[in-house]
Amino acid sequence: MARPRTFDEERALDAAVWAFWVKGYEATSTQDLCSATGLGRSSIYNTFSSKRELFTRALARYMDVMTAGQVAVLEQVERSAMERLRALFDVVIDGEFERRVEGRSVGCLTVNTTVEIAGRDPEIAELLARDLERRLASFRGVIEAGQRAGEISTARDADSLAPFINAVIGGMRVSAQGGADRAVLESVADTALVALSGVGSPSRVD
Amino acid sequence: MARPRTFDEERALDAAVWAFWVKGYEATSTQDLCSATGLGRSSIYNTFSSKRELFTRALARYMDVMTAGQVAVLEQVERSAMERLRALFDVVIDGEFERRVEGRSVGCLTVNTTVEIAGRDPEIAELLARDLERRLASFRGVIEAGQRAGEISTARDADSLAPFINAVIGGMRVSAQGGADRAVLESVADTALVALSGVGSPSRVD
DNA sequence: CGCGTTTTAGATAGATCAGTACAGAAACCG
DNA sequence: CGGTTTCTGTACTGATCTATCTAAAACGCG
Repeated sequence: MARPRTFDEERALDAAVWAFWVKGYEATSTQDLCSATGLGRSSIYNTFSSKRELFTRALARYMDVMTAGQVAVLEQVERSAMERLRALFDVVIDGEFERRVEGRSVGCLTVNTTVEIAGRDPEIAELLARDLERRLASFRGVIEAGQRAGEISTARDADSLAPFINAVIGGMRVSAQGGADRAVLESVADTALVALSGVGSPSRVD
Repeated sequence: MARPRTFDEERALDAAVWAFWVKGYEATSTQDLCSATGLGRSSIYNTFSSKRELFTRALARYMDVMTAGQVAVLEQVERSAMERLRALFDVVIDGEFERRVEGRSVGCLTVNTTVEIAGRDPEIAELLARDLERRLASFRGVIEAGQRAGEISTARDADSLAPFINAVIGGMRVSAQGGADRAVLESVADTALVALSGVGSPSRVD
């Protein structure tokens, strides 16, 4: 029983998430993390052990929050499957245009981490894989519902279509980081939905 | 006049491309570049001025080679537009499974660079943007040909569909880095082609 | 065979990196 | 209010980073 912390661990973690999100793992120094969180080095190392450990906690927190948000959108049973998928894409697109630094999207920490370090760090790759599976399961659920309701083509099963949705979202995030504007991303989303419905005309309502 | 170089500049550049491709810009040290190229520090700095300069030259070379390869596939006029697009996807997928380190794809240097540094380096972002425009132009050409031939839906114009193809390819590369197997990537490609044709059934011939 | 020029190798510079040591401040309990 | 424990700011460590400096080596040419 002694002196309590003067900072909130979750707030510090959120600040670290943002720092890693914007600059990536390698380019973010421990000094950057001190500045971002407002903590001293001692507090950071006392609380999070190492830069890598802090990163894995930040990544885990990011994935929890973001994936939970996406899953929540996909579980709005009062909407049709197609509406839910469109809502998912809208959430993704809105995110890309809300979270920008110097006029450019910071993308998605999951995608950024997959690209930057999944290939060299099996433990982080495993964290990413678990999150991916969670998202794919959610995608599959909506797709199956859409197929039962006749909204989504049954030419391909949900196991095949879920990775397609995931790939399109990842591609949209990379495109946003590359400078794509909103109309382009919306068009990509529309086209992807066409592929799912299996009919030749998009159905976005403006 | 004076002492000639004992190394080939392009070979050194290719080695640097691979080093940056595998580890990314930040994580690749100048020592890594010396090891990869077989050159001493003096030779590298004498020839390429700085790490960043070497990176921009490596990236430019990568983009030249890769984009030229993709454009060549898309300009095989003896094949139909859909066949050319399928061939493009096949080239992408084959690449993801040919270029691996420790069982994982190294992805695409263009995508990796967009994610890692486009947001913080306008000059590199500009290089990437120019390469993107070159690829999009090639995509548009094939799409328009496909639309004239009745293979590709005219519900959306080529300006809209080209970024879709780009996004799907980017998403496939990220998926590959995340551990997706070949069947998954082929399925994603098939589904994307369905979206272009605007009909409900894929046409892969095994 | 030197002379001028360029490349090369290796040592070095100075900054920055992740991480630690330590001392004192702050808060709780009795 | 004293003892104890935890926290926190600062100084520091050794490694590594990018980049440069120095001097020897290697070539073409007169």
